Amino acid sequence: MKFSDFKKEFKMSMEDICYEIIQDDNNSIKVKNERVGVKKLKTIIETAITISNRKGFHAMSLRELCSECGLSMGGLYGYISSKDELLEVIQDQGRRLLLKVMDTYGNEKESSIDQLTRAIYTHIYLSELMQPWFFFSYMEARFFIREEQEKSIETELLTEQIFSEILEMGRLKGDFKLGDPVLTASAIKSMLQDWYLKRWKYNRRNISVDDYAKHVISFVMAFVKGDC
Amino acid sequence: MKFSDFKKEFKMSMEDICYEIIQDDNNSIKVKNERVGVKKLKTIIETAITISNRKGFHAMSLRELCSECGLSMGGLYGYISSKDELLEVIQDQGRRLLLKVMDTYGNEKESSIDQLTRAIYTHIYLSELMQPWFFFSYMEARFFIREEQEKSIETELLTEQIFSEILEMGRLKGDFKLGDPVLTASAIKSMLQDWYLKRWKYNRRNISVDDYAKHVISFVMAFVKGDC
DNA sequence: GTCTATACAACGATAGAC
DNA sequence: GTCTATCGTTGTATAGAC
Repeated sequence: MKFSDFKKEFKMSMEDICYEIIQDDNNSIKVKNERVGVKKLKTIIETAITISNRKGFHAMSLRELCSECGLSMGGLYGYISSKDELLEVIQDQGRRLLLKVMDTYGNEKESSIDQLTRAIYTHIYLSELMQPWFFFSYMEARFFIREEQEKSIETELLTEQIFSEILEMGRLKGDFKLGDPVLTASAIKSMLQDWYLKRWKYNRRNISVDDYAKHVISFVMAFVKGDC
Repeated sequence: MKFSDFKKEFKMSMEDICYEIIQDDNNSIKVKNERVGVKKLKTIIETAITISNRKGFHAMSLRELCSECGLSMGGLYGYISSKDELLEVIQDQGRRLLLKVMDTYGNEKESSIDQLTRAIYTHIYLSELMQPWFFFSYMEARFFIREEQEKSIETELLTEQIFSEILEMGRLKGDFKLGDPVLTASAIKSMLQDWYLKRWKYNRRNISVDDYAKHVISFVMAFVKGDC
């Protein structure tokens, strides 16, 4: 699996998701004209993530967001009913995209090693394409209201579970030798997260997404193939 | 090395550091009476870290900090001259403590494997004892002013360098088989960081600091001993 | 050294014109 | 659907009494 191939298959555009969100009646978006609404909502979400990742969601004022979006305060409130709802919309949009892609990738007929390799590649490639959202979601999670926080924890544990299931299955089939699948899945996850959390470090060192993926895989494989 | 032993040797109390800070003329602390000042400053720092870790440094109002410290706004400003300086004091205090302990632990006469093992234990044990500060420092770093941010990056890279030097030395001596020492050090660091960043997860699963340390070590050893 | 009272800026949110 | 103008609240910071 190459990143360039993955990128091509990653066709789910943000526009589609924004269209879904505008149609959805669970939020309080007043603007229903799709031609203008979808484009603006996309801008609002992307700009909000960019500013938040620089100075934090709480420190980002809505005035600043408006001026960077070319919108007035009143105009913004046609899309959201409060700053808290903006956060919900950001999370909702990212989660929808994430789950769609995760549904696509998965193949239970593969060998344990191939399954593990594919899962690692998929996660790293996905977090590369959605890096700003992954970063936002990780760093802002502790400020979420209870409901959003629980959704966030759920998503975190779901990802980890994918790995622990592959590891557990591999151990039962005798392909892997490892002690604790849950601790191992957790260790893998921490390495995957480093890729989207410490972007400055890897950029500075000119490490590509494929360099990183290969290293994580060789690291993990050494452990699951050995007998420790 | 056991955690209980480490804890006993970790005698450097926060009081000593607070005493140093109050004496230091680089900050603008007005209160110079040590009997009352040291105790209050310690409370301010600890409370500020606690609140910040819950809701973020920026979202913590000084009013809230004051009321939890049993201090008035005017009283607080005897210890700091601005909210930004409070952040500097928190960082300064943690870094002083960190560097003191890191100086103590280190033994160049050990074998490569023992050195690596000791470095991992030291880092995990240290982050266990200073968990609130480590968490604060990691999560708030992007909001720091330029100067503090550079200090923070420096400390991050210093820790990583300790590992990459041990790995490089081990490779030269033929003890370790690994490709890229820097990428490997980075992977190790991400696992170490998970311990103080995802405390809720490990608490929930009843994983002790020693369980975690042992698992990281077995993970790392499998990689450096193999030939990938 | 610590308090109360207050100044002043910036925030989120809304009303009403267009 | 978007604008300008404005409201009330909350934030950091300071002045002056004790």
